[in-house]
Amino acid sequence: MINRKSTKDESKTIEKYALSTDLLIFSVSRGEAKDCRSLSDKFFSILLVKRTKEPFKGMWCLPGGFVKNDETLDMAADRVLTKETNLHDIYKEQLYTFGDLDRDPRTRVITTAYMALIDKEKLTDELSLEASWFNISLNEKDNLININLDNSEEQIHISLKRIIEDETTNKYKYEVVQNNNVAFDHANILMTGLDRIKNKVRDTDIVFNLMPEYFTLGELQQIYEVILGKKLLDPAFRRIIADKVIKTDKTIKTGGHRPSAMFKYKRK
Amino acid sequence: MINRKSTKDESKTIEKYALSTDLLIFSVSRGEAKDCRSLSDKFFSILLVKRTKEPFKGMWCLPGGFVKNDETLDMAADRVLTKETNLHDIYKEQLYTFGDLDRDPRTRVITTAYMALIDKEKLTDELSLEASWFNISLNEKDNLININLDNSEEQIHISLKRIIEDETTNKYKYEVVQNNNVAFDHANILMTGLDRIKNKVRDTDIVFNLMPEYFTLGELQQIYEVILGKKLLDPAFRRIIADKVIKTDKTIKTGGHRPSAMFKYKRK
DNA sequence: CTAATAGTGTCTATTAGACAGTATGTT
DNA sequence: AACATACTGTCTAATAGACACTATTAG
Repeated sequence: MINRKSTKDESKTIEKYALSTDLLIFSVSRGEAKDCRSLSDKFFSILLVKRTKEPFKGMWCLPGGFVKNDETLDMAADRVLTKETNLHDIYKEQLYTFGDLDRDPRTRVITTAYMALIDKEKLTDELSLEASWFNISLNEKDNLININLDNSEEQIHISLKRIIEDETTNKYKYEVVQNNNVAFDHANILMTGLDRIKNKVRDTDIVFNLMPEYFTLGELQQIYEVILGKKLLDPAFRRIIADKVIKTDKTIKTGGHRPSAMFKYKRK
Repeated sequence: MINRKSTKDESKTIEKYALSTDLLIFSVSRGEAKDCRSLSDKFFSILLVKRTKEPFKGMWCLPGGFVKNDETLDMAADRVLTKETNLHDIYKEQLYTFGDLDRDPRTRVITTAYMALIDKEKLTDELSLEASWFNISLNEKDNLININLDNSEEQIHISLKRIIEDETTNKYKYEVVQNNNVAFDHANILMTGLDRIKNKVRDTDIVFNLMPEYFTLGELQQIYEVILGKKLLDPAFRRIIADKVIKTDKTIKTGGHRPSAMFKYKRK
């Protein structure tokens, strides 16, 4: 017999901790078109905030905030999301809770990270002064992940090693190899989110949260490609999404080529 | 311009909260064989603990405990897991963090739930007095979920309504319709875990954490069937798991039929 | 004409589902 | 022989990958 005590030992005084929520706010940025005939490049992008105080002053971090005592975690995440974007009814999901001992050098802070996806065209208000969109480019080779973040003024480079935690499932953790400009453990949180969305893109309709109401299949395919990090074949792509979209009457002429039909997301 | 303030307002005093971890410890129980020729029925089962104190005194809950100030969340989960099972190196994964305002009637407690899978045959020590394995039977029709938990002395019945939170992904929440014997929001946590494992069974090797070192394909198939809640066709099942297992020399005679080969999990 | 993207047809390879059948033990 | 499970062969249906082709616009 191993232990006869009650599972939760409620006799001792209970330690209390600061709780925060940090948000991975993802979107898609349109780059420059090479010439008038080309489609613009697309980038998967994330909203980061420049820290104005120590610790990590001047470095970039995820938008976040402490959980208030009249708020659920979801409500706290929504508050931060609305504060940063001034948008409501945005897709978000809880990502993971990070509770390492020294993730904040001041005091112990446990953070529940959320991931949100927005259509950047819905943004009407300017960003706050310290916030900025960074284009993400990601490549991985032999479990070494390189992330480049670019907001056209600054370039951040992060290297992470993917460490397999369990062989039966695809459970990883990440070891930061190089990171000079992302505060706290937020590089780790970012990578957790990038893996999550990559998996969800394959077997859910999550990408449509990044799309405007009307879009072309070419644009949609670009988003899939930029998140999955590989080219897709047109016929295969169109087969797969055929029953997820509705063709509309609208067409769009984007350059020196056949105009394309605009589609809408077909909700179930 | 929406808000120029720093994202984390660090000037105010920060609220602090009690943090706990609750564990879904899953395993497989062997039921009675109908006759000497049949294989024993298998049940997917979970370890619950009877509460000895108010609130919810006498009701069943998940094993859990408060996070200590020198522990990460993972460490706290491991501590609870070892306390309940006396086992080490058990598969576990973080499930979700529940932070509703009134989930504990005493004071606000945020809990990070973990899910662990064990091979019950590895258990050598007796359970603690208040702990007991409950066989799970689950059925769902028209988004109404019925869960029956049975430890051969008590039967617990839970009904939950599955509420679709988002159409693009398969994101649900659950509304408890009926629950007379599971404490706190643990019925909700249980259902979150059941959905998680069902999804993981399809596209990972997670089930092997429930298996002993040597097993027959019939037994393995039973586990898949009991978790997925449906019968599988033999040839299709064997095709899918063919490259996940290694055939060994061992065979086993379990009754009035052809003896079956024993297999091992083939790690990648 | 060319360049660029839009969009389709079709062949093939792979995978999933279904069912029938054989194998080998106990009672 | 009857039964229960172990295990295999094979047909078919559905899906994924690959490539070739046509369509339509601007310049």
